[in-house]
Amino acid sequence: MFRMISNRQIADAFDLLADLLRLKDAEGYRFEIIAYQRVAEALRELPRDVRALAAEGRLQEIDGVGKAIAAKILELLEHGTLRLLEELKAEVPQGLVDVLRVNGVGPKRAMLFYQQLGITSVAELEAAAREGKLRTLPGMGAKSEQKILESIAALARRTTRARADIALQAAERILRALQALPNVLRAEIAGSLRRGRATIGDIDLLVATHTPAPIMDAFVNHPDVVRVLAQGETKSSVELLSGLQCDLRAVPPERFGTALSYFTGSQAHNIRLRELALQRGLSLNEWAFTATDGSGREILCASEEEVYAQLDLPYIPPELREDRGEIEAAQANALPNLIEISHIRA
DNA sequence: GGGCCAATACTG
DNA sequence: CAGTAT
DNA sequence: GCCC
Repeated sequence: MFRMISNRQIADAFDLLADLLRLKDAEGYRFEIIAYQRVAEALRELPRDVRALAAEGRLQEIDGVGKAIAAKILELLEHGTLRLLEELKAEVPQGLVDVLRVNGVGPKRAMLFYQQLGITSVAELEAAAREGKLRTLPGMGAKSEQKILESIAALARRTTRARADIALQAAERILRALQALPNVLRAEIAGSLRRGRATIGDIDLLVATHTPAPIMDAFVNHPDVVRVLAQGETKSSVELLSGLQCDLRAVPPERFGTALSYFTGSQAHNIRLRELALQRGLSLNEWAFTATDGSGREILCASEEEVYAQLDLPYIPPELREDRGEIEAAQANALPNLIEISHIRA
């Protein structure tokens, strides 16, 4: 019947497709790229074998799968390859996909490096950077070149995502230091760590304060920090001893709810919330709800409960915020009860 | 057919 | 302003 | 690309 090919492998194929299109023409294929990435994500989360679903002719029941993508999945199941993918590989060197993983390198620069210097791999990129060749290119300078070298080094240090328990320890050390600072009204972990994911890519922290500058300063000078990736008034980014990246955002307390919601994600969950907001004539971002009627009227939320209430939803716990049906469940008032430690009897 | 989520920081 | 990242 |  179908080939032995896992959901994961099919997802990887769609991710590769998205990356190659990004290199070819990111803007022109903007929505196709998003569509392929969405499906890759959906396939990885899918609890069933895609082959079974395909055999039943129900591929289009998968979120984000329409006629064209269903056909591509079938093609993969039958032949193990995609014509479109093979054609793209012939146009764009596959090694450039790895180059895209380097911080500071997007599709424009990856293609620039390829066309001007013949770079088709991270190793070649590193060599060129060491020889000072990158800074000679338009839009590049010594600082960008240095950043690329450091990104490659960081990439080598940490190839896999961190286990949540490890990341949590690292996060709490920073969090305690922040909470001890004057004028820090609240400090919380956000991101995938707060959502309780098993592995996390980076640590997201959020503080409520009226005076962000000294807090950002203390953050980047924390003893666990080995490198400052960026420092600004409202957000900073560092690399910790563990090799983990840690981002800190500061917001005024009256906006803490929208900010915490925003930075807790997931991205897919956020997009759903913003769509709900738009349906109510409101635009939602990390700072506030803003009326779309041009009045500029803002609705501030100090707590997440207020954010969900504004959207006529019950509070959705972070662990459920993956756009895996929790919005619909909340609207039907049918959210599952999460098991908490306090509910478990010895 | 036409829309598809939003805003900010940094570098050159 | 363009490109990248978050 | 998908979806309304």
